[in-house]
Amino acid sequence: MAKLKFQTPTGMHDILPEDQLYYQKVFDTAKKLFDYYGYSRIETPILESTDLFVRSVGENTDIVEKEMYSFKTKGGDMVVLRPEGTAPVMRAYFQNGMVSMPQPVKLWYYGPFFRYERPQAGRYRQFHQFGAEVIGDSDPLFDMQTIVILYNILEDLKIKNLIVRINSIGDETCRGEYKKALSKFLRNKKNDLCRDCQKRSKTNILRVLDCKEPKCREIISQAPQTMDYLCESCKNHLKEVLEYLEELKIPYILDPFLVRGLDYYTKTVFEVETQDNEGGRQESLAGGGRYDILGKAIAGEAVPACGMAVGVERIVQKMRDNNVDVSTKRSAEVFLAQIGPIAKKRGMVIMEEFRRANMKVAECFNKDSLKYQLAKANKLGINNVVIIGQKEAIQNIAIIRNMETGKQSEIPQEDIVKEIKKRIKEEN
RNA sequence: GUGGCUAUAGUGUAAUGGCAACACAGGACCCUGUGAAGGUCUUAUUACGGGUUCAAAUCCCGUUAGUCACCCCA
Repeated sequence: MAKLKFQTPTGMHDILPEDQLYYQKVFDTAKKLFDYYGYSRIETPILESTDLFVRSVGENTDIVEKEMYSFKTKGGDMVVLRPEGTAPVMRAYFQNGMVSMPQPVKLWYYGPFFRYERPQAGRYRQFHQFGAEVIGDSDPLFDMQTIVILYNILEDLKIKNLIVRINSIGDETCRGEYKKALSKFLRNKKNDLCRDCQKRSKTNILRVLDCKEPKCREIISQAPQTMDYLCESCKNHLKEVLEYLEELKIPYILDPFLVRGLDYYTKTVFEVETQDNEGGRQESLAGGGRYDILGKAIAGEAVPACGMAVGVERIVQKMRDNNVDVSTKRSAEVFLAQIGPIAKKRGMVIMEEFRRANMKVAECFNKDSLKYQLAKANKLGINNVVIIGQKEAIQNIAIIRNMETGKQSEIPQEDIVKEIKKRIKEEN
């Protein structure tokens, strides 16, 4: 390949016309389901104040520590390319006075997000997520509903072998108890933990549970479980969510070691993955949970809320693996061929007439050779071709050529749309 | 941040250290108002920089980029 001076930055990609089919399908499917469940779409800026994420996602999380595109504006403000969607939506909720709307407020979003990481399969620096947030209600019904919507969207997109991994990490009070217990448990085992976990046990102890190092895994398997430390209300909350899931026959596994990389979660946390037999690649396609303390971090006001987010690139990858049909292309019904400048002008006018009749037209106005234009029509598999040359333009007539039979007939220009419509109808 | 692998036309692929080849796509023409065919031509300093060698796409080193995995996540 010839050396190109410019290309996309690391981990970022052009979404080409053939890719758009997949992205469009994901968007449309999500929109359809969110509409059905009464969620309204919201768009927040790509840039947000750096502090919004530091305060909400958490200082000692990977996202904030090493994955944010953060910079200073000319005015001296610290801003970031948003790394996730929940905090901005919550910010918008407060900023736009949604507190005084009927609760809960159900919102969904779709857009690009940015994390500075080493790219790999299904993992990019600019990627797309769609997600939903239910703000202002603590009912476990909504924990369940976000999972159900998520599940339904993925199923509609023909993603197979879906499984929900779910856990509860407690609320402000009982999580504290648990952290203490875990800390106590790990205290005399510190030297056996990996280096990362030694650091984590100081800064963000829950994340030790998430470690994949075998020696850490072994220790963790003996560790106290969040489940045993849940307070009464958290326990009931989890129980209800699980009951709902069973009722709706959503396959799930209760994973006592599931914790998430963001600090704002409380109670329910979950991830959705597919269990594909080959390769063993098991990325989570989506994740979410309840975040009753996020409001306090953002606006000083506790508002119960929960939500979920889905990685579009990962979905698209799965759709490709599964050969999901995404062709929505509406092929042109008629080809407009012209020869000469006068005919070209007439062609433009006729194209508009077709558009008003809601018929799709293919053309090659940039080529003057009729030979080329017919070859193009042939390649596109279009049977009806309207030909207008110098002579026809002047006489106000047009030739209609049937590509299959090769038969041609002349008709007045004002009848073109009508005649083509008639022919297409006869063909079907 | 750590490690593995890769880099040849627009795309996909060939080439025991010895002439850079093929398919598709694109463009031009044979053929300036009529498509399925055929033919001719065209589209590459083998990512970049250095080294070994009579000779490098091929071996070695470096750079860059891509890719996969770890970490973490969507």
